[in-house]
Amino acid sequence: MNSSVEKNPENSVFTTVKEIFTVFLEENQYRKTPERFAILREIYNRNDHFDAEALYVHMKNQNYRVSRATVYNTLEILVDCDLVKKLQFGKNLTQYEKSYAYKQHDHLICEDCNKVIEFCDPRIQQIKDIVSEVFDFEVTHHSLNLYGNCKSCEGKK
Amino acid sequence: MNSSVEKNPENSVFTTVKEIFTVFLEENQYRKTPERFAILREIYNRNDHFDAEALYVHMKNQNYRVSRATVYNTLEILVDCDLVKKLQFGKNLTQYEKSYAYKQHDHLICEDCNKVIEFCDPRIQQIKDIVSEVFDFEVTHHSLNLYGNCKSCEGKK
DNA sequence: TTGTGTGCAAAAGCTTTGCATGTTG
DNA sequence: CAACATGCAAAGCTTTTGCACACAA
Repeated sequence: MNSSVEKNPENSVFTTVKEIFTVFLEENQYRKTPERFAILREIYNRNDHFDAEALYVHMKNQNYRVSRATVYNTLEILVDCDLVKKLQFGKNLTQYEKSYAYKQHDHLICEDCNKVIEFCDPRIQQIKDIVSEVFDFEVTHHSLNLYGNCKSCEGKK
Repeated sequence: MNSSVEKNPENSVFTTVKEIFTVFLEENQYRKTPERFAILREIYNRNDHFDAEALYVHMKNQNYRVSRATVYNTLEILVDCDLVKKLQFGKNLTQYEKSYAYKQHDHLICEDCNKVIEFCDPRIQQIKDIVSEVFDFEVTHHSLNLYGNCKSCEGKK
């Protein structure tokens, strides 16, 4: 048994994710470039949501040599292999979050203070099942956002 | 009883919608301009989804004198008064649909052929209720999109 | 070595803004 | 007639593309 796995669960997750990504790149005959793995690492060091520009700036600040083009390109690949989820909260800005080992959840968004709360409800799975059946559809993923006001924020924007 | 209402239900809906819009404009001290009503009429003549540019072009083709700025401005007001719903299907393009007298529904999107199917499921209301309660949130609206493949489209893009 | 991936900068696409003019209240 | 809405065009922001060079296979 590898004890480092137990002592450093965060790194363990990243190791697994890196393997998944490697296999995906190989299967699809994409090249395994250092930039792609650097971006993956950055994403898995983060929590919550980010947009492409924030990721780019954050990497620049750490003196990685990457371009926006590579960030966008890599995000798309990561979405394709389900290591990253693409989110749209009604603003004209695409946000992302890591998705491996991050439990299935949906989002509750306060339109006054922009706070985002994650929640789970098993009924969403039931909806997916019944809709798949009724419309002869294969549902691969979904996006459920609830919008409103958290009563605690006092309407501050 | 007004017989024109019975003979022309479409116009009847538009009349109601126009009244709702008028009241909303008055309450918020917006001006009642012909452009705003022309845009509302155009939207309620359409079915399904459209984006701001398509609406603008369609109005130009009918020789309405409107600008993109006015289209965007009016769409925002209409969203605020719940006569129009704003949709985001994961592409970087905001879409809209009329929402008055258009039953509550969510969307099932085929990622191969881009077909969009509307569906209803009462469990979404249960989810909203329980989430509101648990997080002390007032949920005003939601967006549920299911993505996948309709088995009939044979993967044509 | 060969062709894909990259960085950079320019371009593209959607949306917003500034300004002068027009129109509502 | 005063303030707000409009048209037009320019600017703004996010995302994509073109091109020459770098580098993984």
